This record gives sequence, C-alpha cells and structure tokens, in this order.
Amino acid sequence: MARAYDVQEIERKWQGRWRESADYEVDDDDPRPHYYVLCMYPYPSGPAHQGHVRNYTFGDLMVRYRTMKGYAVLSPIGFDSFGLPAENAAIATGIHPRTFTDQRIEELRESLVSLGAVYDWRREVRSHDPAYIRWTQFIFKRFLEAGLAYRGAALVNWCPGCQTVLANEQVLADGSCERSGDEVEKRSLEQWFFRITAYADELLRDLDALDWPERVKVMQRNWIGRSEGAELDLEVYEHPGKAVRVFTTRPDTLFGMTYAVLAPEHPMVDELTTPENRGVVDALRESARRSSEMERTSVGSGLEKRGAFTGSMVLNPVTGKPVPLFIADYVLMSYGTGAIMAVPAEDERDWEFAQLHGLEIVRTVEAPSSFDGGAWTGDGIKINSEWLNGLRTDEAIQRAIAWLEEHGVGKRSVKYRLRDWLVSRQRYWGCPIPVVYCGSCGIVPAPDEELPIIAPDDVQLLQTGESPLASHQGFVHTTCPKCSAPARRETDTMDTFVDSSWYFLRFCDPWSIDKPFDQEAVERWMPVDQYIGGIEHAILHLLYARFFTKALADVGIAPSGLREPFSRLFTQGMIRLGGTKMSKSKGNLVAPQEYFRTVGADALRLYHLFVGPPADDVDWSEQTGELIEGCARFLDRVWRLALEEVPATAPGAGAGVGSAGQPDPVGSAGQPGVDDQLKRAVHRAIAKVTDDLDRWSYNTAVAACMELANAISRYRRDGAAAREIGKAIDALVLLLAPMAPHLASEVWERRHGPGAMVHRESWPICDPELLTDERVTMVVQVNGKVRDRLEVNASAAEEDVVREALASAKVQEALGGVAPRRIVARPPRLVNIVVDR
RNA sequence: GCCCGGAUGGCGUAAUCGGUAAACGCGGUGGACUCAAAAUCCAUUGCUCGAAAGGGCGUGCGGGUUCGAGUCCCGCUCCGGGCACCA
Repeated sequence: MARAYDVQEIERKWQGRWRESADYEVDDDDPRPHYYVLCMYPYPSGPAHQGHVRNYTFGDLMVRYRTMKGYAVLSPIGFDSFGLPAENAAIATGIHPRTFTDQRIEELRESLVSLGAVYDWRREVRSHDPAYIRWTQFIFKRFLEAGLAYRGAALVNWCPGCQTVLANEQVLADGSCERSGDEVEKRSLEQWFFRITAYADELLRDLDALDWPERVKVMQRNWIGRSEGAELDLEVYEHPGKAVRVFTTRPDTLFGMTYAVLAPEHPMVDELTTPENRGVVDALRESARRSSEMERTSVGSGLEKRGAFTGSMVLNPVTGKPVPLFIADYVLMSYGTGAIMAVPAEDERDWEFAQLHGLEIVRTVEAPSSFDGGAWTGDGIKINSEWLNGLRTDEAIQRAIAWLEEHGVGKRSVKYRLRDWLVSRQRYWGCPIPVVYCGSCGIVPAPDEELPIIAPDDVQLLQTGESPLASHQGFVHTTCPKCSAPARRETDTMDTFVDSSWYFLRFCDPWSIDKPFDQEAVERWMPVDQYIGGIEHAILHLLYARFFTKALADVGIAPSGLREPFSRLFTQGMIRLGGTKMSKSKGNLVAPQEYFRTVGADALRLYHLFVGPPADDVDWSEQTGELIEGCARFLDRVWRLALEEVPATAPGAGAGVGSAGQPDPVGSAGQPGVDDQLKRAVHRAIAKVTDDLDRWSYNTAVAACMELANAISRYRRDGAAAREIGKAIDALVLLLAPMAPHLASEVWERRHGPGAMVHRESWPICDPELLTDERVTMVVQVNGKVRDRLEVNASAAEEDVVREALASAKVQEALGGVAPRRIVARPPRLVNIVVDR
C-alpha cells in the first residue's frame, strides 16, 4: 500500500527523539502531581506478540495522555526473566538460560521501542539480575523470620512435564498443569510455603475498596472462599474422652446428623478402624491416594461417593445417640478439619452417600411443599430438632453455636478455601531459596552479607525430578553459618510468581543498594494508579502481589500504611485466533514486526484501539489485515489534511451553500456559519475524546477523531476560514498524540517548526459554550413512530415545538384527522403525539 | 450444578440518564481522475414491498411495564469465562 509519508523513517526518528529527550524519566521530587501507570512486566519471550502490543499500546496511551494533562507519570518497564522456557531451551540447545534470556530481552525491548512506547528506562529491572535476586532472597529471609515462610510436609501437586511441584493456583480445574497441560500428580513432599492464609480475611475484605473489574474481584472472593460456621467435637463411643473434630456451616442441622466421615488421609483413621474393617478401609485409602485429583475431571456431581465403615461410632452431641463413623473420598483432608458431620437431609453429597450405603435420613428443615427432591439445602423452619424447632435457619445457626459454646463441645469458626502458597520449584532458572540445612542447627538462613546466593553456571540441566542444583557438588556442600559444620544448601528455587510479587515496588527505587527499596520513594508513587494486564492473571499474580504488599508492610520493608498495590486495575481482552487464545505458550501466530515494517506502529496501535472495547477479546481473522489498512489510510488522510496544499475552494463551495446544496442554516452570509460549525465540531471532539479516554472507551475515541477529520475536510471544502481550519487541525493532532504518537509528532513539528514536540503540549480543553448547537433536529412521533423531523431552536419552549409538530403536513397525514389524546414533548429532541386507533 | 459476561447490518462495532437504532470503520456497488491500473476523491449501501411517491419490518426467543424499550422487569435459548465433592 502506497503511503502518504515515509512511515519507517519518521517512526525511527521519533523513537530516538523520545529516548534522547528524557521526557519520561521522572524523579521523586517532580513538582507535578504524581501518577503511576504500570503494565504487567512481560516474560521475555523474544519479539513482542499481539497480546503485548495490545497491552503496551493501552499503557503508552495512558502515559502520554496523563503527561499531557500535567502529571509526572511514572512509566517503568522490566522483565520477568526467570522461568521454565529458558531452561527447557537450554536442555534442547545447550545454550545457557542467561544467554538465551538476555537475547530475548533485547528482542522484546526492541519491539517495545518499535511500538513507540515510552518508559523511564533507567528503572528497568530483571528478575534474574543478581541485584534483584539479592532482595528477593532478603525478603524471603524476613518472611522466614516473621513466620510467613515455612517448610512443611504436604500432599503437593507434581507436574511430570515441568518436573517440579506447582502451587494450587497453577493447577487448572481439570487437574492439568496451567503451563504444560500435563496431568498433575499428588506427591507427599517437604516444601517451602508462604503463609498467605494468614491474610485470607484481609485479602477478602480489602477487595471491596478496590477499583477493579468486578469479575476479577468475584474470582478472588471465590478463590479465597470464606465459610462461616462452627467447629465441634464428636466423642468416639468406643473411646470416651477421644473426639473427632469437624467443621460445619450448618450447625442448625445437628439433630439430622446420622453419621460422620473422616477424610481417607485423616490421622485418626488408623486408631479408629477396628480390625474387622481394616481391609476395606485400607483398600479405600489406597485407591483414594492414587486417584485423588484425577478421574473426577468431567462431570462434577456425578461422582460415586465411595466409602468404608471404620467400625467405630461417634456420639451426636445434641441427642447423645451413637452414629457410624466412615471414611470417604468425598471428604478432603486439606479443607476444614478433614472430617465432617453428615446430614443427608440437608446436604446433597451426604444424601447421595446415605442412599448408596443405606443410612438413616432425618429432616430438620421443612422443605417447601412443592419440593420433591432429595436433600433440601435451602432455608426453612426447623423441625425434628427439639429446642430449635420453629426457628428459621439463620436463627437456629446462632442458637446452635451458642449451645455448643455453653456446653464446651464446639465454637464459632471461619474456614477458607485458600491454601498456603507453595513456592518451592525443583528447577534451575529461578531465584535460589537462601537457606542451608545443618545436621545440628537445622534450617539456617544464609547471612545477609552472603546474598545474593547465585546458582553456578556449570550445571547439568537434565529432567531428573530433582533440582539440577542438587547434583552440583560445589553448590550443595557448604558450611553452617551458625556452627561452621559441614552443611547442605537448599537446591530448590522459588516460584517465578515470587519475583513478580514485588517488582512494582522496586520500580519506585531501583537504585537502592542497601535495601529492596526506599520507603519514602515508595510512599511517593505507590499504590499504582493504573495497572494494566491480562485477565489470565486474575487470581495468580494479582493475589500474590496483594499478599506480598501486606506482608512486606507488616515485616517493615514497605510502608506500614500500604495495604494494597494497585488502586485501579484494567484487564484487557485476549487475542483469539480461530477461537483459541494466543499466548506465550501457544506461539506467536501473527508477528507485530511484520506490521512495523509495512504499515508502521501507529497503524497497528490504532487498530488495537479501534477494533472494539479494550476489555473485549479480539478475534484475529482474515478481515484483520483490511482493518489495519483502514487505520493506515486514516493516518494518511490526517497527514494530507494537515500538511498538503489543497485548492482554496472546491466545486460547489460557494458562499452560503452547504455541501448538500442547501442554504446554510445559521450564517446567512455564508462563512460565519461554516466557521462556527467547524469550531463546534472541534469542541465536541475534544469533549468526546477526553471523556472516552477517561472511561476506557478507546474505540469510540478513535471514531471521534475520524469524525473530526471528516468534518475538517468537509468544512474546508465548504469554504471555512483558513485560521479556523488550522486550529481544528491542531486540535485533531493533539487528540491523536496519545494514540498515534509518531504521526502526531511529525505533523506537529512540521506545522510548528523544528523542536516543537506535541507531547509537551497541554491536552486541549473544550469550551462548554460550544458543545450545544443552536439548532437541532427534532423528531416528531405519532404513537411512537417517527413521522417527521424538524429543525428547531435548541432553546425552544414546549408549546412552540408542539405547535410546529402539529403544523407538519406529514404529521397531519399520519394523524388522519383524529384528535390527539395526549402529547408528550421533550424539547428540543422529541415530540410524541398519541392518538386512539 | 453454581456464579459472572455476552448476543445489534455481509463484517468489526456505536448508541454514557428510557427518547431519531446502526455513529466510526471494513467490505460491496456506481461514478470522477487515468491510455490503463494502483492510489485518491465523490455518491451509495439494514431487510422488504413499490415504477415512484411512499409503506411495512428490524437489536437472540416469548411475555410484561411505558406515550415511547437495544436500554427496565419476568421466563427461556445459545455462546464465552470462572468455580466445582470446600462440608
């Protein structure tokens, strides 16, 4: 496609100028109001893909717009440079992960520059930089001291593909690995955890005040999964004094408890299983251990509830009646107390189990008469419950908890679905966990002076299931920092989500050499005013970063008042290709570099802004190329409109004659009317674009610019004054400056002389006086159907517009001689005449 | 199963407070310019009946509220996403 200007040359030129100008390097003492715009820092996967382009286009637009509005905008960038792909590539090619990663960072950096995105590059951070590793390890140590990091044995998720353990958040609903798609196995291992559950309540509560997409908040609430209820002890009939502790959200249903269940992994299973039941119990335990997360993939509730009787009975605390104690695979050790009281009448799972095993069912809630199903889980009036009879569910819950507390058998309790964050990874290319194991001192953290602990380069990267570092004798063998005896280093590395949980704080003070960051610098910029990233991080990264911010504040590293990292969050839609999402793991199917070379970055940026609402997914289709060309065509039009000579008058542009050959409605002398209309079009565009940019409606902002360009062409052809046309063009260029920064820069410089920089200009302000037209089109309806359109004064009174409406021949014809029953007038937009038919 | 989103021309989409449905763009059609093509510019473009004037229909489906509904309410269908034995 032949272009109106040399796109390559101009885009290169301005990318250099922005870098040299240092306009986007901001310091803490900048007198302008501070604003922190941040896009999620990328994993360096080589040249940018369309998802990056979309993300960084939105971010760059925000940076430039806010700057023009007078803010000191902090716009940092860095690279989430630890991670599996580099290690896998190393295994395949023999290239060291660092070499591989550094090269890909350069490629991605080049893409971001080519896109025209501007950053304070002085602040760049990389997760794998020793200066960053040092502080990640420092933070780990402070967490360890505060009890927020601990080593524990647990049944953990093991991905055979990635050859490492995973966090719960990295396992998808169908039991597969979020990264590799392999089926995740359960293994019992000693691992490092972060105590995120200590913040469960605060993480849940503080969501309310965040200006985040509601669906992200809902996802986090679900993930945290708070349940209120009670814990109570069920005394074992055969062993008086011994009790099984259970958790329930429905203490009101106690009278309906007809059996109880332990999770197969429950520690009391052995002692409570009688010899004659040992065989079935052990068989079930074994099969539960092997199958656990798997097999329950597809249909959820249709799972067979397998169980086995332990041979023991427990006492129902309110009736004193013994009921059988089972083990069953539908009770999970990892939630609540790992044991439940079963109430088949009011719980669907218990109902199913009771049916299967022929157990007693006692209803304690009166179900609606229309209900003919099994378990009634809704609210209702209590029955068969002695002192709870007649109460509503909510009242009965409170009464039951009070009873449990009075009798010392239970108490009010809150449980969460959220589990502690497993951070150990049996991989090489990550931040080493800075501890040593000493035979006599146990777990000893590496001294601060020894940080960073850097993994050696000469490591055999093989997929053994053990950290590659474990086979490096020089790394493993060390001495205990406490007693100097020979000791062994921890060889696992941290989950890369640890690195990305505090980078936004480091950006505030990346130069700090004696601490992770200066608290004062953080107070100047944090929290992030606008965070932008993909919806795929709704739980993982965004939950971990929130936890880190709170924990860092509590251990004294971050300011104590900083409870949340991101005030406003925007999640952009994903790029889809034929229905499947494009992502770093699925490959780059359409390379942005191709467009940089052909239509240029501005056209590609404009396409991403214009294609639809930023929050919506985008389908990459055959039509996409044409849409991008359309954007390039628009940029060409702006170029010509702003810079090329055009004939002063065009055919038909006589005095007082509009484009359609109609008399000009306002200026009887011609010119003043056209000028006035052009001026109004400019101010309408300013108001529209400003409002649209503030409410993330970039597609309509682009449309408004196109409309303005159309209006300028039309009014110029119609003979508007050169001075007004010049002002209109300048306004258009200013409005386009955040969207198509290269074109806007070049046009501005050519119009205003060497050295003029459009992004140093103030954002245009609209004159409210010019937002309303003096004459508007009014619609006249008869019984809600449009029958005529009339030109009226914007300030016309009700009786005047009604009179004009009734005077219309078309309206009279539609009325057909019938007298109006009612007339609804909303001047100056509409009159609706209602007649009986 | 539960919880969120969504459904508007041939296509991407717009309509911010219940008041002209389809702004803006893509694609199509016709024309100007050209030896010709590309590029550019102009006109036109929801469907339908009609020679025209003009009419009818039209925002996933069925109801409702209202002078008036893409927008609000009730009941569905389909698509996308999240959660899913969490007691």
